[in-house]
Amino acid sequence: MANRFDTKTRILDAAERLFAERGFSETSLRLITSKAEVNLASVNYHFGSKKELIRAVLARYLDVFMPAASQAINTQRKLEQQATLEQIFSSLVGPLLKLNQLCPDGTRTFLQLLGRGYIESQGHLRWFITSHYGEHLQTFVRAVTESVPEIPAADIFWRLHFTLGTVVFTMASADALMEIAAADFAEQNDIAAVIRKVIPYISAGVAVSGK
Amino acid sequence: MANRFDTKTRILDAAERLFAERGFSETSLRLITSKAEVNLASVNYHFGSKKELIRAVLARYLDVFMPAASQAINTQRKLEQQATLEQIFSSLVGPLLKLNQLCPDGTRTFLQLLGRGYIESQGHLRWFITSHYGEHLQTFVRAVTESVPEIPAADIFWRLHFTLGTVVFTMASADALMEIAAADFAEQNDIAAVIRKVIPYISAGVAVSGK
DNA sequence: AATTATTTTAAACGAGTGTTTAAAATAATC
DNA sequence: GATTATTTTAAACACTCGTTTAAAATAATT
Repeated sequence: MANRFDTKTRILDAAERLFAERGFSETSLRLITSKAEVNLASVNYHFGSKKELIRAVLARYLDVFMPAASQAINTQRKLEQQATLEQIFSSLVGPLLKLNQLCPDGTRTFLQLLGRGYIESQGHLRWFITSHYGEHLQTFVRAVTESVPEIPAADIFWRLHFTLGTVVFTMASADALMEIAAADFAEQNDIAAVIRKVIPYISAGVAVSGK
Repeated sequence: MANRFDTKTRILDAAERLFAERGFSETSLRLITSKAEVNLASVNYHFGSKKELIRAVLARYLDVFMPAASQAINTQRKLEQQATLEQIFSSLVGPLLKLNQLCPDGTRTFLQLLGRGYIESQGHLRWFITSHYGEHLQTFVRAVTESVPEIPAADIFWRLHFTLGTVVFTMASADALMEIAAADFAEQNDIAAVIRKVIPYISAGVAVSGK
């Protein structure tokens, strides 16, 4: 079971690539199964429905990323008595890039899926994540709060959601942006480069002192 | 013509609300025409196709916002020899809030449409905007560039797109966020208040010196 | 080897999509 | 007021969608 070439895995692999590229509702089961070279009905046989397939695709990444992320943050906290925001955000880079071992281009795929999910599911994904990975999320929020103790909790709430928007939107359109950057500025970026670009931006935004 | 109650306007009004709430591909012409209380075929009669209806919905806002925005920036530039980033972003608040006169909740609707369009249209909207409102965009980008001359053009490109993500994502989930803020922090916000919160965040992010 | 359980398959189902058509209704023009 | 032009309408078209079905093929168990 869980063979790299069995039907279930072939479906997940094809689905995650297409979902990330085109979005969930724009990707038909017929397209997925034709790319995966499996029968159309096998999706409903193995996953029950398209909605459950979407969840399975997301869970395969979240189950790896979320524990790794909170563990990285805790490790960071033990190294530095008082980690900076940039250090906290940077500690997520490792777990993110490790997803490339899960699938080729796993990091980009995961972040794009996250972006698409947040935008398409109108809060449904937010509920799924907080209810399934709430403890890991709290680890992160607590680390941020401690690193900028002068910022009121309400402002941190708002700014972390601004940050979520930044990351999610950027990743959903990362392909297009990298293409434009290559054409207009002769920049050759990959997803790791985009992540490095976004960290100073979000760190400065969350930490800014102005009201 | 252009009556508030004629078929064409009723279609646009219903469409923009549904597009902003649910996205373009998730909104059927049948849903639009039933909410607008017009016949299904009238969309194709007046607009030709769904794709052209989407463009018309966006254009109705862009035609108002874009000139107002670039004019506000030019006015700002004459007041201050060297405007700060925060001043530049703030000068967009007026034109944004003025959209509420166009339609109830016009500001949020516009920003949500913009976000949906950028993500769903695979770069099609970006082309549409730059080709139709390129001069106004350049006014804005030039003002930003001049206010942070030490930032390379490529970094400005990336950070302005981060900013776009921050704003459209925040506006898309503004209702839910304001509700949470009210419950958890006893904050009573409206859209204008959220915009005031986001300006220091994006200003700090765009201006940050760290590589 | 025979029987049972699991998986795969082709075909169809019913519902929903954007679009087109041609006739009916309304408005504008002479 | 008769004749155009414009707009509205109901119906159908051709297509795609997720899902279901029941038979065929494969695997596992006894």
